[in-house]
Amino acid sequence: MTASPSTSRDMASSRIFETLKQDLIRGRFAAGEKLAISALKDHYRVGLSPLREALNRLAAYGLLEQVNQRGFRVPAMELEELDDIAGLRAQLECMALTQAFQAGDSEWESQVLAAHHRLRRADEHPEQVEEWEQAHLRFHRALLASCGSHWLLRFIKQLHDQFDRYRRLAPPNPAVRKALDRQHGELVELALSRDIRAARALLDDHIRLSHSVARGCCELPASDDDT
Amino acid sequence: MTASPSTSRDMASSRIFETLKQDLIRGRFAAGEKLAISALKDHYRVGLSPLREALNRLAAYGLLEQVNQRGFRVPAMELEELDDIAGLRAQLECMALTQAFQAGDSEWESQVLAAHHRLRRADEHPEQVEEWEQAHLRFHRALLASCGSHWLLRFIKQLHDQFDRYRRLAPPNPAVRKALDRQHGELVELALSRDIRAARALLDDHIRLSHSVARGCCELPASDDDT
DNA sequence: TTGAATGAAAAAATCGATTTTGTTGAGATG
DNA sequence: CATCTCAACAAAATCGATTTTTTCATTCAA
Repeated sequence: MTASPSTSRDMASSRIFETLKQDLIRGRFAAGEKLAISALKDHYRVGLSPLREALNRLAAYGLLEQVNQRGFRVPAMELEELDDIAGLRAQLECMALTQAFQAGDSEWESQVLAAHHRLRRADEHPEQVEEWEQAHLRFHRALLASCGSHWLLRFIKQLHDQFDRYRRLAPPNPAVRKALDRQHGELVELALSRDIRAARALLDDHIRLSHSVARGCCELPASDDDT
Repeated sequence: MTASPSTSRDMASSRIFETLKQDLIRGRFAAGEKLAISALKDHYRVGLSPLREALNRLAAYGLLEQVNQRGFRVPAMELEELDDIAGLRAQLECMALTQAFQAGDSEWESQVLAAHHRLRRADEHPEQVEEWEQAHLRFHRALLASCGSHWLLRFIKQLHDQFDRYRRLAPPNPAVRKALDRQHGELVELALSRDIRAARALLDDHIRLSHSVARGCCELPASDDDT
């Protein structure tokens, strides 16, 4: 929606990269599953070369694993790794939040407010899950955008994508969702008043809550089946 | 050397990935330079497909930039980005160091000592730069290895590679090198005595010193020439 | 009965050729 | 004289086919 309307159409390998990335995060493939390249080729209607380039990029990003001469597989999901991701995410995001509060100008405030507004709007249409997911990602990004560290934002994005892989396994929970949404609003207020200490505590809670929900769905982990 | 002798030879795309990665970190390409794919193909004696897969992985890793329909280019080097990389590196490594000290067992201590020994040995052969570079990377990795966070180590590695791109521009400076080497030894001692506070301060100094050296060579940045 | 050897079948990796897209410069146009 | 158009060219991206490697069912020997 904010994206420019017809900037320049991407090449096939970029399109298939984005599509596959979303499908991996949405959990359309089983954890540990081996990806049959020719099946992907048929399913997504792309050639081998763009597909393989996308798979290579996804492997470098950490959403796939590449085994020497035996193709690509979806990484296993382990409770231990979820804890790692969530813990690190909390630390890095709190770090970025502090810097964002210190460096944020009025333009940043505007973007945070705008992103929050879009998030609330997206909340009104529960059937459009992907719209909300995108708005949610963008809200968190807007909140930290002014931190001034390109690399920190990059890692946070990467961790968020990894985290979502786990979070998306959990069934929708209206009560939790409501609590998380209230926190979003409170984060906006704390951003405007530049209350770093309170905001850090709240963001940490926010991630901790998401973490515990995702954790509940990971308790009975799938076996290490292949194929 | 520690690597297994004949585990299983990698496929061409993995080999060209590692080779290109090293060449990028060593600064064999000019910052901002556009990579001519067919020239690379001839130079490294590989086919198009393995080469393109390697380029895609490097782009996802952040050592290359991919522009829509016009190939790959080496990222520009900017003082601002070096500051970002070094600052974040200091924060993340101090974070990992703390956790490593808390979780490290005697096996970790042994590995740190071993890595430090190899580093000192490599120091005796100033002509073999790459040996020392590898030993140096492994020492820092060993120091943080027991932190328990797979993702934190991953990001630190990535930042270290980025940092080295800048550091390698600087001409050798024996005095600085000596100071940095003394710090390595002190870090080992502090690791054995689990003095977290002193070690954090020292590691921060260590990175800050490297940073300022690299910074000196970045002052007069190259223009944005192409081709 | 077990376990190593074998050889088709399947899958991954790679290659060479084709298609698509971007770039450049000469000539036309205002 | 500046700008625009449009071939011809160069480079990137993609495709289809080939080569290499793994997998797995089967056979043969201990």
